[in-house]
Amino acid sequence: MTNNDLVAAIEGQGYRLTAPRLRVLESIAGRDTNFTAEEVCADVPGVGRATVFRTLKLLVERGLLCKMILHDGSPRYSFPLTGHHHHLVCVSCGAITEFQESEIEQLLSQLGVSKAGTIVGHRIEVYVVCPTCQVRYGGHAKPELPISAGVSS
Amino acid sequence: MTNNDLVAAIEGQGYRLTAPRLRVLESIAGRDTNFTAEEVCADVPGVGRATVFRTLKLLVERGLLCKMILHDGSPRYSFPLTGHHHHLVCVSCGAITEFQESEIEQLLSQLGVSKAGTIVGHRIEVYVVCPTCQVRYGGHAKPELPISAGVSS
DNA sequence: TTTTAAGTGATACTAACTATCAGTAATACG
DNA sequence: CGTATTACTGATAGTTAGTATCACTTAAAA
Ligand SMILES: [Zn+2]
Ligand SMILES: [Zn+2]
Ligand SMILES: [Zn+2]
Ligand SMILES: [Zn+2]
Repeated sequence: MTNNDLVAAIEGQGYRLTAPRLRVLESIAGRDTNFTAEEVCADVPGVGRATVFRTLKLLVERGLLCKMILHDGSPRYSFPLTGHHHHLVCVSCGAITEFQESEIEQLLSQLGVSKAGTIVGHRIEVYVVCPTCQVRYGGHAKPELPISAGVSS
Repeated sequence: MTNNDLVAAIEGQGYRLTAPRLRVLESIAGRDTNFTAEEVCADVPGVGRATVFRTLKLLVERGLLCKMILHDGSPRYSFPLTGHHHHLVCVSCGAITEFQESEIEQLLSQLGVSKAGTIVGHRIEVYVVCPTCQVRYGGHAKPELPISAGVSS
């Protein structure tokens, strides 16, 4: 995601392109790995924490930034490459791959219809040990990986 | 989930059924709505916060308790009714319905095979407005429901 | 140019934990 | 049975990822 893309998405949408916001956009533009809000904060000294969080939230709401949840529950931000998608996240190094599965989307969309109500959203994260990390650990996932109920394989 | 079920799952597994643990188990046994760790803490005065969290974590790891993530990212605990499953969570009242979709599980399990690595787990939450809340809001979901990228409908 | 609305940053606060650690309780061993 | 070992506990402090408040500043609109 380039700085221009980000700027364009903010401008002319009723949002103001202020100096602090621009600092945040410049900090994150072009990042190709996931990052935390704290990392952004550290990278824009002088810009308030609240503004960093507000800006990230704005981008997530506008669909310009993804917020995903790692296996241990901690959040990470990354730029989307495609439209509606979900993430394969490496539990070891945090590397992200996007995936799109229209069949899954189909199946999910049918779930709520009868009994459960009206679907307003969903969250899917798939946790993996990426090829790089598999090599690093001699072809095995680390044995102590916590796989708990509801987040099971 | 009855107290006996919980006690049985702790006993004889190398874990000790201590008085503080029993207090926690008694507090949560029989609950039929989701709850927070703080609610449990408040219900077992004298038992340390750490012990409450440790006990909940133990139960989650042992598969006796589900930990799900609400639409806003906050965690809730609830008892599982079935085996491997996921949740339909009402964004308005928090009511939970479980679902099992072997087709989705199938599709997910095939995702990692080629490029992404080895799947070690997944997380799926579906956010709904439940029938009760739909009635309460005159047949509409509240318009201000936040539906963000990656958690989209 | 006022007026209004949006945005800012400092500060404080919250939720949901985790780490540390001295002390206690349960179990195992001889 | 006593002692050793290990599990567990609660107090305290610290962490992460934020949100709430609010006086102040900017930017846009009238
Ligand atoms: Zn990796
Ligand atoms: Zn989807
Ligand atoms: Zn509801
Ligand atoms: Zn599943």
